[in-house]
Amino acid sequence: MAAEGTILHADLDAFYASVEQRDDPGLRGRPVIVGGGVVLAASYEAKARGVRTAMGGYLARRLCPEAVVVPPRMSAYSAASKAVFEVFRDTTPVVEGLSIDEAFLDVGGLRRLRGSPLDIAARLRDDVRTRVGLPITVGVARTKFLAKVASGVAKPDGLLSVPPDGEMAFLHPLPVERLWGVGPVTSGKLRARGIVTVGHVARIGEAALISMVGQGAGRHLYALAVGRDPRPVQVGRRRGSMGAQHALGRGPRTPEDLDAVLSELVDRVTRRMRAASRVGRTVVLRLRFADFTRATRSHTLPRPTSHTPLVLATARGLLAASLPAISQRGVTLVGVAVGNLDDGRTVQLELPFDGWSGAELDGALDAVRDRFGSRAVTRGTLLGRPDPVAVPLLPD
DNA sequence: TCTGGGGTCCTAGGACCC
DNA sequence: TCTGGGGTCCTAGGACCC
Repeated sequence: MAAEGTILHADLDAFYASVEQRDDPGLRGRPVIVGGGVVLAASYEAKARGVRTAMGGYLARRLCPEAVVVPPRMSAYSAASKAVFEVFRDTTPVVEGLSIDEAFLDVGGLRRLRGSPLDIAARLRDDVRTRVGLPITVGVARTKFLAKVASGVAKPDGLLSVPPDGEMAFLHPLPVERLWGVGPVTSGKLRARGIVTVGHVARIGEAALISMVGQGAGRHLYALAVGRDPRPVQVGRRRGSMGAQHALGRGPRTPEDLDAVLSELVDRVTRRMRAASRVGRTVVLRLRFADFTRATRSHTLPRPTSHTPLVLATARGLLAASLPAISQRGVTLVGVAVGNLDDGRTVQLELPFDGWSGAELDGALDAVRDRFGSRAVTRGTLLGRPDPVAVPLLPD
């Protein structure tokens, strides 16, 4: 008997719409669209009528006139997400969140305690249903990619395990768009050459693929198509940038209008950064023009910050440099992001600590305390990790 | 399909350093 | 004099994901 996969991909179904149906029984069984201008989420009843995420609201209402359109309630979704992630972490400590509504879980090593991965997955679905009241689909497989494809195939409200000896039979008949990283552009390139299924991608070989889509994408797609995906489920990944953006619609915008939008965006971003105690060094201005082409301008500061006036001054400089392009081409979206994000209370150390004794480690951390003036450097995160190491400085 | 808001990763050239 | 090679950081753009 082949060893069973131990990676779960758990994905809430039509997340925003399901929260609305949970909270308003009158919406259950009916087509629900969340969001007015564009569709942020559609219930499966609406999807059955052709409504899709990111579709214009006008078209969505034409496809499904009897749909109930509700405005988004982000705080409700965020609370529901927190509750679901609690269920995830009660299932296994090895949880990697991908977005507000999906995560990878590694349940290897839990067999004795909690049963087979398939049993654990079934129980997870029950737990989310009873504790949070939402439907969730779970895919089980040996790799992240296969688990994700499995959940995609099993949606909605499903459970599917791909056995290791059945991976190719499962994967190869699927359309190339199922490959993670194949969007409209790559799909077009592949289909133009008659490559329609994942099996074709595997058969054509890595070299031919690289000549079509470039080295990085070619290697990546080939590896996925033959079932190779060694990426582990990673706990505690933090985001690398935070941003906010605002679509403007058409019509002329004065520089004063744009500056007001910019201030508002910078304020939102820096508030969120401070709330999360993050600081960043790279300020990015994102623009979209009337013809929907995009441009970015960025500037990297010498030191990380979350200080509103400093980020705003930097963003204003970038905007001023873009004013000629804006007046020429018209602007339909302004965005601000801060990247190169760092933990506000973290010092990056490079410690070749292999073979260090506990006393030597403590001595090194004492030196950090002296230099940075914190009385509460922890050494917990140092143990068992390769360098470089992020040492969190707890508040004094 | 006349298009929101929040992200990630990769590529490529130039600056700069050794 | 006119030339190596490697590494890192910064900027900009592009593709993709939910």
